Amino acid sequence: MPGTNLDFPARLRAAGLRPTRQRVALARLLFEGGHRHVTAESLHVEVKTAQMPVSLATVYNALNQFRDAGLLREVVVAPGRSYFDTNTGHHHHFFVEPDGALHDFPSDKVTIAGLPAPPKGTRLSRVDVIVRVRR
Amino acid sequence: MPGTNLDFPARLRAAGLRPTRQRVALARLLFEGGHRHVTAESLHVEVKTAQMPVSLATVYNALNQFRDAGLLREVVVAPGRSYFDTNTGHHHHFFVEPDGALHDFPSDKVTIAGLPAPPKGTRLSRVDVIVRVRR
DNA sequence: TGCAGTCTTTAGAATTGTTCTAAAATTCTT
DNA sequence: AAGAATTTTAGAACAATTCTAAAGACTGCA
Ligand SMILES: [Mn+2]
Ligand SMILES: [Mn+2]
Ligand SMILES: [Zn+2]
Ligand SMILES: [Zn+2]
Repeated sequence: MPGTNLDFPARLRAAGLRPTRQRVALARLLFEGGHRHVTAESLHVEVKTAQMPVSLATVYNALNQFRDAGLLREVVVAPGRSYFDTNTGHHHHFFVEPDGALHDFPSDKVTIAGLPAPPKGTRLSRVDVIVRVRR
Repeated sequence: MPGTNLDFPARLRAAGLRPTRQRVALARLLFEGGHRHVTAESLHVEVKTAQMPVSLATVYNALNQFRDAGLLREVVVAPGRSYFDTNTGHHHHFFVEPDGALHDFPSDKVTIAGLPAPPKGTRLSRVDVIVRVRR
């Protein structure tokens, strides 16, 4: 992660969030390695395993706040479960159907041509491409 | 709907489903007009309004069975709610963010080039393009 | 047409993922 | 360190969906 700020308290402050013990622990898990796709439940298990117990409500709060602050993006691929993505740049996803695994792929090689104009009175917000694959 | 079979009992039988009173009523609502996007809840309200009460559990059962039989396809656009689509042909969607409205657009004018190969050991299943727009 | 066998429907309970509540704990400012 | 504001937390509440098991409906075959 070249150019990534590893001073998590500072990054949280910059995002308008108090660098609490819990938020710093979660930010470390989320942002100090490569890009990740997590669910609230998977991150909660992880933070417990790392001997840093954080309540499930706090995990949900933090994920929603991080998303609202632009630190994460939410990816909707399966009904009834939200994935949060530490990669906030332009990219798309492979979704492996039975397991629920998500893989990034860069959007810069992908060209989408011929998209119709947005319905009247609306502005484009984002184009999501989900390539569903099965084993 | 040219070429569409309006004999719902026959269509259900062809799909391997007994043409019960409830399934026929739901199929009529779903398939006798143009293409539609429904949720279990919205279809349940509709069938109640049409004076043919069907339990919510049956609406869920029927939507899942119709999907498994290829009569419907499930579209995942928002966390925590499933949309079912009577258009099972190749097409993509506009999703209007605050209201949750879905609009089809044909995929034949849209070209997606440069998609990477599926991850090792997987086969392509479907490519979903969701164009998110806001007012 | 009558039955038996199988499948379906249903109400309500259960489950799952997520949000809310309000009291206790922490963080920030001075 | 004190006071004010924010955050955390356990548990309750909620929303969408699935499950349970008993009652009802459909079908094939007499
Ligand atoms: Mn959310
Ligand atoms: Mn389902
Ligand atoms: Zn991603
Ligand atoms: Zn559609």
